[in-house]
Amino acid sequence: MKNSPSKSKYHYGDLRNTLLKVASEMLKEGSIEDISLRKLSSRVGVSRTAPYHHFKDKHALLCGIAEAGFAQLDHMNKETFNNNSFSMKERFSIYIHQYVNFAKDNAELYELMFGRTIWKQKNSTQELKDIAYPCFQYQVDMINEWQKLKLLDSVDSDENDALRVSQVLWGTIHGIAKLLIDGIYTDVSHVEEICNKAVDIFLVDSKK
Amino acid sequence: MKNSPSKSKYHYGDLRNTLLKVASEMLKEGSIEDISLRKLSSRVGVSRTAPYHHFKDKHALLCGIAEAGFAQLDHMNKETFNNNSFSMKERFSIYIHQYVNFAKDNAELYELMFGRTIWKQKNSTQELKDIAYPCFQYQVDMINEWQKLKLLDSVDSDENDALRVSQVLWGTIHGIAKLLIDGIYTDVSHVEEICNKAVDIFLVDSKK
DNA sequence: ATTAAAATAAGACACTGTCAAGATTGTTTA
DNA sequence: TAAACAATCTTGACAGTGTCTTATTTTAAT
Repeated sequence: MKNSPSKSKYHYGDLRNTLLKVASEMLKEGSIEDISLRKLSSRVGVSRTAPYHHFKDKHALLCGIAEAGFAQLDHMNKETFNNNSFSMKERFSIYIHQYVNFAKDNAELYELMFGRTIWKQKNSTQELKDIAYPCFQYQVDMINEWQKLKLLDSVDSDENDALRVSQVLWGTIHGIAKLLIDGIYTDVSHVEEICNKAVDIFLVDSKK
Repeated sequence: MKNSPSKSKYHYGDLRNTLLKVASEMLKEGSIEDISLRKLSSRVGVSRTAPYHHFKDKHALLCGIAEAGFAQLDHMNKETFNNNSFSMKERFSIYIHQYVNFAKDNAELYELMFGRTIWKQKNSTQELKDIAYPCFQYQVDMINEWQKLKLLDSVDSDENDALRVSQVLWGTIHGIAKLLIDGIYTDVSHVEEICNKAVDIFLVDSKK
């Protein structure tokens, strides 16, 4: 029995990462609701309860998937903000377009990252928070910088006001993304134009 | 006999409306996911499969709940837009605040009305569309009027541009609402300030 | 009064997440 | 090396879920 060519199959190997990888694949194929631990386990070739040795429950596994998404989004934002090939104004525009397009191209992942499934319950994994909160904060920091450069509206010596602007801006891009993803804006073909309009509205010096 | 108040209990009476009413109550107590046809039926005092004679499936019942929400939201918007006690500028501000507060105060209902549960699948009831689409359209119409009055940004003789502005604006209030509802903005206490900032950003003549 | 239709119920099926108890393997310790 | 332990995996079981099918009861129409 020990002579099986590759080591015995009882102990899988790196099951935790395999689960995350395959679950991410399933997320790209279908919707969040289609992911069941049983289908996932069967696809990986392991029993239904095996995942419970690596994740507390299904919720924890979903948090694990979202973690990778936040890492990707955070990296993307930082690349853009620090790209000296473009002016700050251009970087702002790119940031907006990139954010919405990330959501559009990874609809189910975005839904998972920012949806109620994860955040509504208090159960959000600490590991997830440790990745997500700095990602949120970096966006606030970027906006603060753009405000200091007078690209975005701001009331000097009013930190609260700066915070409000970033909250509204985040609301805007999140809202556009959500309306697209959830199928309320049925026409996806005008995303770029919508983003351009958003950029116009928020940029200060673009006003006549 | 037809109108006898308490008839035999086999035929319930107006089960359809009772189901909708009780389901709405459950929605106020807990979250969408907590609503199961079996719990609902048991609470109404009817068998698990009885609802299937009044709704095609669970999805159709949820659409029924959302219908009432859209009627309420639409009514609210019209009241505001036609209220001569306030200037058009004030009405715009009230509209924004009211929209976000409606979402905040009826979180689960709003989630149902604008969430993927209903819209993502193609199954949206025709009855729901017949109520929701005009509600969407009325908001676009309001925004068009505000643009004509030069309260909101607009490029004359460019209908597309008008549409873009209303898309961005809807994205903004929807996004703010969603971030609040889904528990990402954990601090609900600054809703009014956030809304005020949004109003400032979109109103044309509030800019220095 | 008979018949047709509508409304309700009960049974059954295939799913789901997850807990408990055993089986197998890898690692540490004595 | 042998024994003990811990980690990992499997099987069985349970309570949920939505919904299909079939039978029962009531109302409406003829």
